[in-house]
Amino acid sequence: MSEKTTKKHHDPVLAEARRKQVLKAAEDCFRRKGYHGAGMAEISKTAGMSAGHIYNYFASKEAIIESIIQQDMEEMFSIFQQFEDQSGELVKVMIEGCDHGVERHLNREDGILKIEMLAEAARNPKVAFLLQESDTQARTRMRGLLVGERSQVKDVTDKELDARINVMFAMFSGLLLRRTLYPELQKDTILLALRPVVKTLLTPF
Amino acid sequence: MSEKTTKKHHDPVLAEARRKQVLKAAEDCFRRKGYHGAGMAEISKTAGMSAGHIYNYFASKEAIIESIIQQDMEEMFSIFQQFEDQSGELVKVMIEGCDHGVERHLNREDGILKIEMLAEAARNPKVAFLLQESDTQARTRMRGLLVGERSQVKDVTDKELDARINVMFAMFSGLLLRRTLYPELQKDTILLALRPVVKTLLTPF
Amino acid sequence: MSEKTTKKHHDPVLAEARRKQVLKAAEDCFRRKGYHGAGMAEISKTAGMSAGHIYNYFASKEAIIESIIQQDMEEMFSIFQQFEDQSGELVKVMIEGCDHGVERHLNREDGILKIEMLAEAARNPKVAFLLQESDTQARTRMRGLLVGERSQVKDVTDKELDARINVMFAMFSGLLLRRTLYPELQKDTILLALRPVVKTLLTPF
Amino acid sequence: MSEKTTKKHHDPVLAEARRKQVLKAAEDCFRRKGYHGAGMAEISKTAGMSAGHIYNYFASKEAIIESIIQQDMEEMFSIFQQFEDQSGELVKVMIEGCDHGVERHLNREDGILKIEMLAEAARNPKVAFLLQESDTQARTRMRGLLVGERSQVKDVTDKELDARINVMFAMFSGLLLRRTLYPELQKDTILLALRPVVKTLLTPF
DNA sequence: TATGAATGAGAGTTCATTCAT
DNA sequence: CATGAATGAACTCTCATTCAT
Repeated sequence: MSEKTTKKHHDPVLAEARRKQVLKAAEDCFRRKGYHGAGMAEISKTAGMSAGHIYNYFASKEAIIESIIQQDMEEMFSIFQQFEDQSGELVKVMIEGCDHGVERHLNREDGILKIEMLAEAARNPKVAFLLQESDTQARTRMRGLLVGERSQVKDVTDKELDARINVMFAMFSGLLLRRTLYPELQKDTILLALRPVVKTLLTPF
Repeated sequence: MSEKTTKKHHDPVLAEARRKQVLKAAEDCFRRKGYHGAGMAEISKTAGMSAGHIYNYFASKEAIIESIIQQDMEEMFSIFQQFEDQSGELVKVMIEGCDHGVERHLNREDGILKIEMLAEAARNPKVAFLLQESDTQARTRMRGLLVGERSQVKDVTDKELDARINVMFAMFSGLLLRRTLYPELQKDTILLALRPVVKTLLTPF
Repeated sequence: MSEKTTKKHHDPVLAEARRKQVLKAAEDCFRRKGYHGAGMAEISKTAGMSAGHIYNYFASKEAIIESIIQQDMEEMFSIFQQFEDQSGELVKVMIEGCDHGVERHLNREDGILKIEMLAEAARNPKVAFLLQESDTQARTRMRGLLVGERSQVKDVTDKELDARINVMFAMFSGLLLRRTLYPELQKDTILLALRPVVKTLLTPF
Repeated sequence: MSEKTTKKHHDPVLAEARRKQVLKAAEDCFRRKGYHGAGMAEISKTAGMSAGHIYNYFASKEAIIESIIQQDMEEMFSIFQQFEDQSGELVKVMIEGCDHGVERHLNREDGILKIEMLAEAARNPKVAFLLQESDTQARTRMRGLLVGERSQVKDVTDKELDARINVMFAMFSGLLLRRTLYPELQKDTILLALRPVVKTLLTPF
């Protein structure tokens, strides 16, 4: 976790701002052109700084996408946090949460970015590791919710729990692909069938 | 629809055989290394012909993946055909079909190939068009099944039908990603929760 | 000795010719600009082929200088071979050989090339290894001559033998530097003092 | 002779101290990594000042190595001074001096630094000029010793004198290379053969 | 039909140097 | 005097594509 992460910067505030600048630009470019389609030249232009300068903040292009993945992970954590903080029966809370969930996952550009990460995982073991680690954490948090007091499925077997979690995750991440495959698809349409499915997954079969 | 698809070949039978050879080799390579990870040199070696010769059958590397997508579409059709040919209540038929469906979609290499196609769609409009066309056809076939005599949901509104189809497609295509994110995941685990969900999607809410 | 030495070439004769072409061009460029001063662009232009094509024959720029070193080694071997093949008292043979030896070592451009190799050895362990290996072989051959029947010092201790060899080698390789430091220096001038020294080194003290 | 050597500094004493600081740091770095291997960043860190600030004292990286060479020249002078100050027969004095001489010239890092300078001379005329000037001065001092009262060769021809000097210089500078080519070589081994050679060079043939 | 030698544009990256502060 | 953020040109190397044979 400390191989060559950062060189010391005199002004950490500026440094952090610049890192953000680069990450934002890279996200934009990767979304538009894909990881391989976007060159450092384009990223640097988008970020408003020279290509060489980016290397003062990131060791490589690879390090940039790794950073984006980690950022992604942190966003995901905050979403779970919200669920954990909310009171009330889990089924109810999550069905209400579907609205935000679908919105997030139907966003076409987020989908593209996620696909790029997954594609990169096929060749880059570190990217694969980060994505897997992120997924493991997400499953763990989800399991925490499902075995909590407020859950109706807190007594099912571990294997069934795993099944429920994986199907739910498959469904949501599958949504990321749908806008690419079917751009006209609307959020409220999806919700019509998605909510019953979520209910199925959160109550005993 | 035929801009530069084929040049005239002296022996059309041999030509078609060679095209197949290339497509198969390219599929293999893309699965193993991804679209950008696999070079023309590797593809040509796998196909057992020179790199230069491939350009007698395909205008570019892009044209190869476009062809693979079209081929993929045809495979998908044959799967729907099977469902359509089978008799019995749709719910039962499809729940039994889940087994094959999960197997197909959990395969890690198929997942990689599909992800590569989707990633390419972000920058190549023709790829996007082909994938969307393929998806549209798949949804049409699926709708045909759901409004047929054997279906329990043949009377729901068009919008709800669309919802059910999209959620089901999201779930299955989402499975393609799971092996990359969670390599230890087993088919029988998934089926535990997937079958109830499929049932939910094929019966009135 | 076989990591990535050569890819298979259809026409080994052409391939060897191209390799020679590149080596010759690289030698020229390194001599004129030094290893770091000469870019692949310049080398390729000098060789009369594209930069990219060079990589069909050499894995890297490093591999090129390594090849030059090995070539150098082989030249050196053939020189020792000449001494070994010649009959007569060793002192006499070698003092006569001084003429060629000085000529070879006073050549300014050869000196520059050798200096570049030595400079590179300071940062590149493989280069260092090759040069050391070459030197070891040279010392071994030299020792072979010095302990032969025709030698007047065949009975000195190993350590003294080593001393004699190293001083002789130091002197000759030192000549490589002199033309850079003193361009007007002439061969016949050097020989005036060099021959007595060689005689000293080949006869008992 | 002062084209861009120094800009005006407010405090010339401090300025000179800073220059020394940089030269010392650069020498260290060049010794360890070579001229091209050591970056301005590393030099500035070693010198304990910012990279930018170095440019207040030196016009370029080249200017630094030029300065180091000049400094080197001065060291060399002081060594000749020692010989000139010493009394006694020259042969005896110098043979005793061999000990120090070999020590100095067998040092691997000194060798690297000198090689870097020579390599740089191939592309930088100013460096070449400085080194040649330095060598000319050294030969002049040496000639002074050889034609002095204490010398046994004070009556030989100018040409022979030149020969003797050049062979001696070749031999010693050649020693600089030997540690790179044969790291195990020991000082006392070398001395075994070097002293007889020095004697040969300082006495009539 | 088939080859693979050859190209060349463009990739990611490094680093001496500049300059606003 | 001193900094280090920022630049940009040049570097080595890759690879889809072309073409003489």
